[in-house]
Amino acid sequence: MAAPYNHREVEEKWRKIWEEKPVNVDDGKKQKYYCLDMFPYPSGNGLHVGHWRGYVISDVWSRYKLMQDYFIIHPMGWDAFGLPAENYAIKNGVHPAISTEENVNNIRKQIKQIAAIYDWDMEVNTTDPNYYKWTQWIFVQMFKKGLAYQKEMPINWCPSCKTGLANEEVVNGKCERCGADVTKKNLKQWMLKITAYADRLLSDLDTLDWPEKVKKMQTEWIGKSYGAEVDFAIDGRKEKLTVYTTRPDTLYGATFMVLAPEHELAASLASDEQKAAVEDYIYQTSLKSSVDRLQNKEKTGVFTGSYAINPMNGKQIPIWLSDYVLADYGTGAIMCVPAHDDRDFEFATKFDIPIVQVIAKDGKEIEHMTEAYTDASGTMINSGDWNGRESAELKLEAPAIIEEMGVGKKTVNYKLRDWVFSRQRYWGEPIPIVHCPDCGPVAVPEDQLPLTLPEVENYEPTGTGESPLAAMTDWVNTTCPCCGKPAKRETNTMPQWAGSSWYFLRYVDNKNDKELVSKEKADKYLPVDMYIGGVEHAVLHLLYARFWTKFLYDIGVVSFEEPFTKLFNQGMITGKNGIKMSKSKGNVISPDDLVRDYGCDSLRLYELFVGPPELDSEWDDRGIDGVYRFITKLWKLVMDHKDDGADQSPAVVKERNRLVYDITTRLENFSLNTVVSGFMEHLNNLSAMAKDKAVDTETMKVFVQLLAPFAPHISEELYHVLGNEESVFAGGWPAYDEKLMEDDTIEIAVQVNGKLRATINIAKDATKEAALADAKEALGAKLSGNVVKEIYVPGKIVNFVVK
RNA sequence: GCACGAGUGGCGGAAUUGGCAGACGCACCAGACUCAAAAUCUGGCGGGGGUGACUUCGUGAGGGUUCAAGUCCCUCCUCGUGCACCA
Repeated sequence: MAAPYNHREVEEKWRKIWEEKPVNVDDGKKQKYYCLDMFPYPSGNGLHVGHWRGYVISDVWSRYKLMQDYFIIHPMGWDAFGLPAENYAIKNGVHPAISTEENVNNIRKQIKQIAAIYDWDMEVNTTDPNYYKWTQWIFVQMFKKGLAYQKEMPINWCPSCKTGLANEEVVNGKCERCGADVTKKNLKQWMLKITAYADRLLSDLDTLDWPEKVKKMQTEWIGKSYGAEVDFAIDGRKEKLTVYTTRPDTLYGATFMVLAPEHELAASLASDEQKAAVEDYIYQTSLKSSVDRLQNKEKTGVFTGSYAINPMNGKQIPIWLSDYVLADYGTGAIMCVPAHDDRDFEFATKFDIPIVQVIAKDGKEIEHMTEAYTDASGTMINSGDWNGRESAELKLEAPAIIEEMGVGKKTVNYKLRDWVFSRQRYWGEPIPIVHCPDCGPVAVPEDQLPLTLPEVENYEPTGTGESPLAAMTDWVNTTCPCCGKPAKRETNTMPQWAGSSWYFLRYVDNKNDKELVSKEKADKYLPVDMYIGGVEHAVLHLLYARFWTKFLYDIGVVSFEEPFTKLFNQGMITGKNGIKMSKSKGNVISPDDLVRDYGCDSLRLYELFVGPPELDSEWDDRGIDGVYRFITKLWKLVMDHKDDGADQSPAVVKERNRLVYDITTRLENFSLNTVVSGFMEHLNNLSAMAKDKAVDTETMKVFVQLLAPFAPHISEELYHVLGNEESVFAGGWPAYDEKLMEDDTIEIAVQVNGKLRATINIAKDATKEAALADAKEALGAKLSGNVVKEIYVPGKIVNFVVK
């Protein structure tokens, strides 16, 4: 009897050997494959089994590609700027740099337990001045190109984090980070002009091998729409009102207009009678938080007392103010066609404004309209020259007609807003700008980067809209790099997303102090072939990283426009009842004990076995016994096996071929949970065969090779036990023969009226006559009554329909 | 409100895309080994009926298409995710 399986011994042994002699080596000839994990925030809580799963998935995929003879770029790093470290500093008085370093060391140790083939020479940390030097450098390039600019406007403000937020960071009116209700605050902010890239960010989605869900979310976030701007004259005034509409075909049905209360003409349009009401409405709206405005969908509004002229029919239409019109989309003013828009219908009904139908429904005018007819198909009515035309086609032509009439133009609009880029917090990259009273904002010269984050006594956010850095007068007061006169540093810092928008570039050249990445290395190793991480970054990180990459492409740093060719979103591992693992819920499961008790290989397999990798799974510790049994069973089979002389009978060859086929196709389909069950199934088969005679060495070798990406230690050990000298990862990926997959005879089901009554073994290409004869024989007396139909689908089924 | 997912044994989940529902595993039950337990091995394991070969019902609910439906179509329920007055 061979020694029982001792996971600690085997795993430690190979870990040492792999460290001395890495299995993933760039010989200059191999093709590269870049498999990237979304790098973690080094939290003080450490890793739980959910983080582990993502890293196991990416490592399995990397090792599979390694065995297919690619050179693998598989790096790991730290997204280490951000609020938790700063909050920890506020509470405990420990500098964020210190707590961050501790956390990084701790998590690195935990990640190393996964035994992934990470190249730790490539490690990056966004808080390292040698790293954020280049984050600042990119900002400076954007500033030079006019893509980073300052603007004073009401921005999203989190009263709990005491900082401004980007649109992407506001989820249902709440702060993405802490969940507090977001308010508006008027602040002068640094903005990045992501809208200049809206079209490219949209159209290039087509080139990506990403989950449709994520592409759709980005498409909707960018929110491109086609329509027209239309000018409405204001009765008795010089100014005109311009609106944006996607339905210029309904122009004749516009019976009123609504302006956002923030519109620049809102107050001045008020007639003497309406003045008090208008001013009150504008004031009341300004008090509302964005959550209030979102939640209360009951329409409110006030009539200004002024009228506009519908340019199509010259009719006077009243101008109203209402907070359902958004100030920062389109022109902040809309034409209202209550007959064909739900919101306008609701408003018109409430305030008793006329409703004019301009598109016929089922060829007729509706007698009593109870809801808007929003279908864009039908014949135009009540529309002057346009009567009788098809609305769908007119919708496309109308912008040109309006343009010809000189009352508007064709336009597109986006929901995407520019990126509010400054944060009134300490623990982030300082924005490398000096404000000079004479020269205005001036970039810190590139040879003076990095502009390091100074140490402060007090990290506490001020809440005034100023960063804690503002109190550091020594640091703030400087001279203008342009004219040399006294000037002040920008005291806001960059958002957490800055460092993560380009880190994948830095890995491959992380020690370069001349460039953020050399052209040579970027061309050789990038872009990322496979990117693995949670879906929570679908619009935030993934949109920002695409934007920055496109910018770096434009200024010639990289020669590709999209950073991540393929994306895989792994599901979340939750605690019992689908509750997200968190320290406060007390349901966090640490991988450390499981690794100790069952070994890395078992945990790796179990992480995959819990469920489909793309779906959320509830964690249940008990199941890991199953994969542990599988591993010890395999160990015993290989250790006890004595090859009785290379039995290569067709049955043996076929089983082996089937094994390779099953595992390879399931792996290619990313069906990693069924890969594991496939291994179990085949091991059960082999164990059953082993009772009669020894399993042949070749089959065992192939089994172990296939298992290697999933359970690397035991596979490597058994591969050597089976007499191989080199590493299992150098031995290539086993091939299968498609032709051998087809059996000459197969078992098919025999049904009567669709119910299973027998099975028969039959030649796979048997004729109908032969199949039916066999089937009848198998059924015997069970086939009684009047057979009205006989169905035979070769290779599938025989079915008799009986009356 | 709109859009997209999902719903299968006690549990996690399979099902080559319309062709033998429940692979694989957990838990559980019985047996072997043991003084005993653990570990291991063997067998069983959706519900009802039958000593039995068998039989019947069964994939959230109801209806439909088909020789055949977990899979396709219609209506509805539940859960999840995204968007949420974007004109």
